[in-house]
Amino acid sequence: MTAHAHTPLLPAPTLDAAFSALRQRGLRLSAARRLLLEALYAAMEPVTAERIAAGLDGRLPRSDIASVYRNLETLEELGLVRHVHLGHGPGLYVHAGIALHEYVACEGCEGYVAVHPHQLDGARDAIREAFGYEASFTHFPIVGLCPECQEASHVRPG
Amino acid sequence: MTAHAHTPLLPAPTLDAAFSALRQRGLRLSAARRLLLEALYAAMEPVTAERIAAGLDGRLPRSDIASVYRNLETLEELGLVRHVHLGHGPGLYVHAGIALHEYVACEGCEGYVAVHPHQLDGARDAIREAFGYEASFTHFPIVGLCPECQEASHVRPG
DNA sequence: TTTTTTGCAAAACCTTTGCAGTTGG
DNA sequence: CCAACTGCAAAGGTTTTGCAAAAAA
Repeated sequence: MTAHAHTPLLPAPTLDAAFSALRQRGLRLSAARRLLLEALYAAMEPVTAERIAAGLDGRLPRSDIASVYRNLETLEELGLVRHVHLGHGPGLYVHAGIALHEYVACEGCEGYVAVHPHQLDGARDAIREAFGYEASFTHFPIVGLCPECQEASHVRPG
Repeated sequence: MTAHAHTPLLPAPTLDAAFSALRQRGLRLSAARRLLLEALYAAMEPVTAERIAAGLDGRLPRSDIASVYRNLETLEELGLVRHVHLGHGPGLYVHAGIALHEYVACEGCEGYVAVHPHQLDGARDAIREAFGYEASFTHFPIVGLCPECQEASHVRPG
């Protein structure tokens, strides 16, 4: 890990803003870092470190998984990247640009939905009122069964 | 893993019921299994496989971690045991006796609350109405900040 | 040139699997 | 006795760490 303070910056909505954020901290804009950020900013969905290291289907030169994890950690400390755990598998990484998402994941299939936080405010309110907890579904999702998997479990009841 | 069908039985509220459930399946009530079940039924809280293998603070003879995981898996297939993932650490195991719990975990401290499912029905309703997902917090909890950690983050805002 | 970053190797952590020997019914 | 269970060792999957070589500023 790089030894830096980790006050998160404001979300950097554009790649250039992300690049400046790096430089402001005295961090270097290496090729690997630039490509990683470009790929994450272009990505439609959360991706594993493994897939990034493998080159994101040819969009990046492949690099070492340890470097990828180190870069993701550094970028996460800067507030440029987040990760989410959608079940038992490896963590999934997303850029922390303009739209913060929360997640609702299905335990039956590998499906999930990424939603705008206010769509979960009803659930959040219910939890706050019942327990005083302030729930957040950005890092660990709400887990349940999607409509399709509910159907499937009706056919063959569990 | 032992090669058995895994239709879960009804929850076994007592140790003896759990023991019978084992025998009905042609599984053996080995010393390790009996002690594991006794300890889980007596335990106040979810425990790691590691702690079980280490003897649950002297209440069990210590045994091999692989056997513990195999037994927990077997017992889980029978519906006698469950496990929950309260954060990044190892899974935590509980007996599946009379009271099914759901969990609300804090990301700030290691705290959590175990609650009766109907206490989360408000949140569940909100989620069902918004997304059609049927949420369950028995295996993966609701994650957020407990009241104390909210206070702490106000003092030193993040 | 100086400090950061990279790749490689190894380890750490949690969990599963293979196998030979032991135990329960 | 025979099938199930155990311990040990090893491996699998994910993530972290140490270190010397390479690259950025």
